[in-house]
Amino acid sequence: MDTETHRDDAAGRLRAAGLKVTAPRLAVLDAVSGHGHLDADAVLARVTGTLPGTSLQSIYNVLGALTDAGLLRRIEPAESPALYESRTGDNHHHVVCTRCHAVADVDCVVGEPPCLAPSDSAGFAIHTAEVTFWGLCADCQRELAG
Amino acid sequence: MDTETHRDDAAGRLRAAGLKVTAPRLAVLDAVSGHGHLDADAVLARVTGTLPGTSLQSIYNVLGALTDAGLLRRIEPAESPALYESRTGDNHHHVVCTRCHAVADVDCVVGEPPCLAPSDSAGFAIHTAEVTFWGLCADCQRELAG
DNA sequence: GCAGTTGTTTTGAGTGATTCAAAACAACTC
DNA sequence: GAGTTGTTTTGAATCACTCAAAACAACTGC
Repeated sequence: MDTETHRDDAAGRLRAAGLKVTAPRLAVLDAVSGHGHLDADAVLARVTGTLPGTSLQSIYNVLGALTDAGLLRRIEPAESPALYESRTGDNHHHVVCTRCHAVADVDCVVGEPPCLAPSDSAGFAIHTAEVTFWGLCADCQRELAG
Repeated sequence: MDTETHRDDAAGRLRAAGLKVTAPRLAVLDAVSGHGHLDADAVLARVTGTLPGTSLQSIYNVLGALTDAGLLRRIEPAESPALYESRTGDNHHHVVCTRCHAVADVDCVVGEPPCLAPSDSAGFAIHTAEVTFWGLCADCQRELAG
């Protein structure tokens, strides 16, 4: 294993994106990776564990930079603050719980292509289709049935 | 034409929804109807024309009440304040311009039903699918083409 | 028509999420 | 190891919206 070249780790991906490698960035990347959908406060809470003294403003700066660089994806469901996830590149969709606002990924819609093709695009040159499903998460279903 | 019964006008619809008929409500209903997608400020601007002295707070109250009553629909595209439209009942979708945030209706997606059926719903009991298309509106395409 | 009740609007203040700006600081370059 | 440039921090400000209490106006029943 080469020490410098063969790493698709966090530092390498930051460099590849033309960003300087800093402790807050590594910490944010680590905090978001594999932890679903986090808002800025939740990211700060996780980052504070490994890097105490980090400011919320820095979290916003870092999240913005990483999102612009394509290393994170930002979603903004109605009624929720912005959420960040590490799964980028595939344009997957989301299910949001109408009761507790939990969010889960939806791999893709059954009929895949149709969702990228509105019947009438009103003169818009469309490049993305974003699908948000709304429903009750498993926990809330159970609590309401209970 | 019966003066009281045969009207599906604004006052009648308010009463049918169990709401009192007030000047601000009629003005808001009128302001939103047939004027696309307006945020609270834009509604206030229109209402102020016919009903000067109306407060922004009242606009929020009214928009909330009318939305709860199903007389208006609220959408919240990422990066925009909440927008209100008068077209309710059909669950139509929207195209948003990534440059100027203009919004247009999209009657329905080509493959209709697939969009309501995610391949894996992560245990959620889904009741709505919301589709937002992102692209460049006609005006912005023209301006960028120069 | 008029008083009473209840829902609505106004006024004023407050909050949460996010952004702006300037100064202190730390990565990378040479 | 010094310089340059991009980052982070600190502190304040903004935007969209909500909360609460008091003033007010619609509908009800008489």
